Amino acid sequence: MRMSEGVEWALHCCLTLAWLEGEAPVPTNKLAASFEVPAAYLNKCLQALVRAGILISSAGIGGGFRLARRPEKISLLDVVVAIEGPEPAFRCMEIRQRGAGAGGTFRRTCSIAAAMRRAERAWQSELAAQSLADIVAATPAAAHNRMRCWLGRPGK
Amino acid sequence: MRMSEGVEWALHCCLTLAWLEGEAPVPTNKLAASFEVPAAYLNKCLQALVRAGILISSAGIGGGFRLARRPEKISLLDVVVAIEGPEPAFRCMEIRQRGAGAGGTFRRTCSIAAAMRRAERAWQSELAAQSLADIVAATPAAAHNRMRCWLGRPGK
DNA sequence: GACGCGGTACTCGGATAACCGATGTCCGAGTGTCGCCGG
DNA sequence: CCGGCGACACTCGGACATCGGTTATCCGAGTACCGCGTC
Repeated sequence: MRMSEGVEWALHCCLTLAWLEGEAPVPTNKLAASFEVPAAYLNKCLQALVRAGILISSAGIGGGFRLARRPEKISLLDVVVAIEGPEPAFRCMEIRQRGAGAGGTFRRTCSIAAAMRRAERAWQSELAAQSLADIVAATPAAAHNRMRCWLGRPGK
Repeated sequence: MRMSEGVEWALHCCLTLAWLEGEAPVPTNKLAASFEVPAAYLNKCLQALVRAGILISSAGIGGGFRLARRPEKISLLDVVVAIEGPEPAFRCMEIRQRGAGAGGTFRRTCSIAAAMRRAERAWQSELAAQSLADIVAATPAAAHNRMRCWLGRPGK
């Protein structure tokens, strides 16, 4: 099991945009250069965030991406689901009903699937409890300022 | 993010072996046929469980796999880790230290990575809390008997 | 009749292909800005 | 001097290659059982 690398990129981009809250949008090129990741593929990830309603994009000169709502209202789970999709990691194929179990009556859901689902819910709850604002608060101000300077934005 | 299909197979195989606890081992062919999955690939998964110390294999006629310890001592997490590997789903690449953050001093661990790690720990805790014996207890006896009959084992 | 031995059938185990999704790249559509031209 | 217009540069957005990993398969090594020959 491996989470897409785009999740890390998306989270860091959202963190950067949270620092610049309310200012002019940031284009893909700037974000990609600041993390040294391929711009075209990062753009693909940011598109997914737009479709999920987390970011707002604007075209043309001076365009780019900005947060669609305040950082307090964006949870880590929102970002992860936007990139990875809503489907659970464990997908019960109901192999218990094949072969030996064929024709049997299974009124209850598979106990194994239920346990896995329960674990995933715990994982989601933990991610949903953390908002982007919490991450901002936990990050030293020096990192904020360095990124602002690097993007050519004047300090507050 | 998608969990390997082998996890479901491995869990169901362990569940079957838990029903037959203390009896003769079951070969890959029987297990594969009972779930209608490719035998050769299932064997690969069972090998991983052997390496993890969950199953014990025996070669030759009448050989096969059996549990290495009592079902109470086997957690779902043990099985999942045996198949998926011990590495976490989210792997922090420290992209914050590249580009804009290059040369900076980051004494603390990345807040994003910490949050993701925390969520994964919650997931693992939930899986570790469920043992194979719990799954056995939650499964109707009819399924036990149907599988025993299908494998050609006399009822208890 | 009992023991030892060789052959056979069956099983695990690891090395080897095929397929699929994530990763990476490219080009077109759309938009805001700037400069130029006419009034 | 001021307003309108055209061209341009920049940005997003989706369509098209490439690569790694999971999925699937095969064949060799090892082992227990069975039958035969010998003592």
